[in-house]
Amino acid sequence: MRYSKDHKAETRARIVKNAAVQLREKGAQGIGVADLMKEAGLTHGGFYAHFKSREALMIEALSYAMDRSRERWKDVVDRTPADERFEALINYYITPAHRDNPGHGCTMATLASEATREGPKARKMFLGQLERMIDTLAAQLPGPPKAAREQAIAALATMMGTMLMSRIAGSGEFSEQILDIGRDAAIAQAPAKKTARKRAKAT
Amino acid sequence: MRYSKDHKAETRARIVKNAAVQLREKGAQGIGVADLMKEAGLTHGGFYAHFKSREALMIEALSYAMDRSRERWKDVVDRTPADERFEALINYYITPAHRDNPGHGCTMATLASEATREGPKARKMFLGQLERMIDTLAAQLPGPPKAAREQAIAALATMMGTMLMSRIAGSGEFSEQILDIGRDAAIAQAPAKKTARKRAKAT
DNA sequence: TGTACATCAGTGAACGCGCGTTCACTGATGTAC
DNA sequence: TGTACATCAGTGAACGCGCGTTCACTGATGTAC
Repeated sequence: MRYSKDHKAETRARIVKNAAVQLREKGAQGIGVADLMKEAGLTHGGFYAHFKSREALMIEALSYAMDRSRERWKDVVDRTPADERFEALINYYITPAHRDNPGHGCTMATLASEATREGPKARKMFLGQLERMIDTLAAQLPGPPKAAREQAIAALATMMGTMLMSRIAGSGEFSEQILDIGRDAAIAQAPAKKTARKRAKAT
Repeated sequence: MRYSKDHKAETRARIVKNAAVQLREKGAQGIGVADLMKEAGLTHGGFYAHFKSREALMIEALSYAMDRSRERWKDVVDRTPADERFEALINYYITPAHRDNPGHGCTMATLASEATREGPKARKMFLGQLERMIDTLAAQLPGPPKAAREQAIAALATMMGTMLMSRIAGSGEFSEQILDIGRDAAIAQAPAKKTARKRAKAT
């Protein structure tokens, strides 16, 4: 080894990590190889010593981005009591900060529509990640797995649609309203609990 | 006039109409000026006799696409009894055909995330169209306008998120399941009616 | 410990290609007489 | 009615630019002795 044992691996990881932010921020086709390398403090020529093609980096970077997002979901889960986890994830997802910061936010909401136009590799990767998101969300819901999964799918659709709409709306009052409404609607996908359950018993 | 009175206007309309399909199908940046002109049976050189720039056509074509979509929503409304209109619009929106045919489908679901990265003109256009979609959907709901509007926003978010997710899922069983779940969840945004209302009275 | 050598991560010029845009030109059509 | 002319929608070559990719080279570092 010429350089420290994993010097090259570190550089590669840095490129991926930076690309994960930039690609979400500027779009899957919105930033070039040269600028992605500059973000990592390198020149463009070295790119192909690390990746087979721009597309290969794109898939790896977005995959990385979604893996990290799911890790953060698990952090939220870990610090939240079991019966509040589903709601906590939705509250973590639907925020003005998330809306304003796609570079560190949900890749699915930001790039899924573009992914449907990319090659089959990207498409499959997104599909796999979507299934994992559903599983993670469903795991926070009580009741039979099938019902939990259905509620998770409905909530996720509402969450992503809410993010999409709020981003179109920008950052004014209307956008905040969309977030508030979408949050409530997503949470309402879960079977009513606590107060609602108490009420049910009372009836 | 050299040619028939509105020959040029017809050509222009043809370019816009074809672009409206192609841009939704291939993405806002996914098709070039030369190919857009070829779709209209012309060569690329004449483009600038009709439009100031590619971006100008893009905005006009996507605006046109959304206007037409809203017209079709109104067709659905016109042929549906008042108390079934909200549900009818959702059933019209969430279908496998819509999922498989973005070129003739909802521009907001297909291109909104890209629109957030376009210039301020495109962004404002999308925002205006989003408000009109909300108004149209809200107008089909009973009850006070404010509540109707909130239900419309929640339903729209669910509808768009469902379309997004089902497109990632492709066209298999999983994708159909997403459509079915999303459809039910969107419809459930409206105040319960008929059977549900009867049950409420019975309680 | 010091020196010559080998390695290879990274550099930057260059290539080919596609795209948005420009522009001189064409030729079909309407108008003037 | 027929002919010369004017118009202008559309043509296609050309330009400039940016981008993905290639490649010969560099120079910092580790290894051999």
